[in-house]
Amino acid sequence: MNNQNQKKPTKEKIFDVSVELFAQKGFNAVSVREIARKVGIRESSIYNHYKNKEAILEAIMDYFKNELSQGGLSVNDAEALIEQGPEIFFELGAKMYIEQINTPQMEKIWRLVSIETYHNDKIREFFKKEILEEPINVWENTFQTMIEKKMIKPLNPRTLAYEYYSFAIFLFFEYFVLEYDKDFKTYMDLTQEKMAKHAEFLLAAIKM
Amino acid sequence: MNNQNQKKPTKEKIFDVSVELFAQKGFNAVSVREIARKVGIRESSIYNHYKNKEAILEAIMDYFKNELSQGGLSVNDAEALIEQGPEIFFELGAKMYIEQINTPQMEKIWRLVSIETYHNDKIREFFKKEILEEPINVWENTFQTMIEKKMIKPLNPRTLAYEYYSFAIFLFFEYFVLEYDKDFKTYMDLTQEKMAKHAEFLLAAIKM
DNA sequence: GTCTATACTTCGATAGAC
DNA sequence: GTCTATCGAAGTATAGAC
Repeated sequence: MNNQNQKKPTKEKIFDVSVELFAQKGFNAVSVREIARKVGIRESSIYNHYKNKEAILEAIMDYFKNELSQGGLSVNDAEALIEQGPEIFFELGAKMYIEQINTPQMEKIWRLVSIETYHNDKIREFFKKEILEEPINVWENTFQTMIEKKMIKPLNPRTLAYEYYSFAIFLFFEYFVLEYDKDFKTYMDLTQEKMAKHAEFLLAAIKM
Repeated sequence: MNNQNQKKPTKEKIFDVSVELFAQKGFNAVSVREIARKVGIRESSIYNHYKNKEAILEAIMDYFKNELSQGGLSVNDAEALIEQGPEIFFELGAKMYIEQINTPQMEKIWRLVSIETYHNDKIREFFKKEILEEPINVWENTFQTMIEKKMIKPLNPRTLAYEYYSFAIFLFFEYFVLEYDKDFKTYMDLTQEKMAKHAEFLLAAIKM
């Protein structure tokens, strides 16, 4: 059925199965026995590859952070893009948001992050810093630049950043926590549409 | 220290201690032994009052639902209030949101709901229906009425409902999941302020 | 209603043979 | 690197004496 799977190193198999199960049931609800069973080895063999269960989660988070840091826009790129006008910039913002969830693997890890954000200190701190605060700062700068270029009204740029970005967090929460069982493709299309409408609304309110 | 506590029936003590611990650590992370220890009885005695651990959670959720249904505005009240102008109505909306978290007990249960919304099917369905969908519908009707009364621009009322209300969900998530350790009073004040700013921004964008 | 005692299960993790 | 075997800890829940 999936002969690619047979050749994978055991460590990688453990990783993949863990992502799958953690995203589905949550970290605590998955036992080392269950992971081992699905990989096709005995539970004790897990410990030849990972120090303990927590270490598997850490490996997943390291992978996640690394993948996320690949994407994103440099400050210079952003500056240049703002010149093109706010409409294009928002379109791109939505696209970037979507692109960070662009593989089945990453989708599952996003889900895992969502449902373990409270229960795990490291995930929560990561979420606060990298998913909330850092993007808010970037958007604040962006709005500041737009104001300086007299593209939009001179409102508080931090307020604008929250007005724009909190909606993305809401959509994120709505899907990954409340509606995860729905079809992913459908969600992506809907999200893109909702985010576009939101940007359109916001822009109409602040454009000069 | 708290002599009121000594007289309380054991069932009530179990309830209170469970709320406290579940909100602090999450349902799964709390053992029946731990609840019993804190109440001052043996673990087996718990089962004289509640069928099992799950039944304690169900009792807490029943209490929560009942408390929430006490608040809220009747449709008639709302109609009358809209007449006073959108500013006053938004102010009231924010106050209602805050008032549903107005006791330490309710605050803890809100927290519990937040962190268990994924892990527990019943809580998730409750959240989806009562905390998200129902209020969105109410706000959609409210905006529809405002449009009919020519108080605001004739935009899509459902879009407006999401523009307004998703921010409340975001604030909710931000506090109860990401920032729970902060002082409650401070949070309440900050939230009220943020929600007011948001309403002000939205209103400026849609007022006729 | 609470106690002691205990049954039963599942968990994460380790030791040592192959 | 995988296996068998096993440990200790912790969990929910029940039975029966008081």
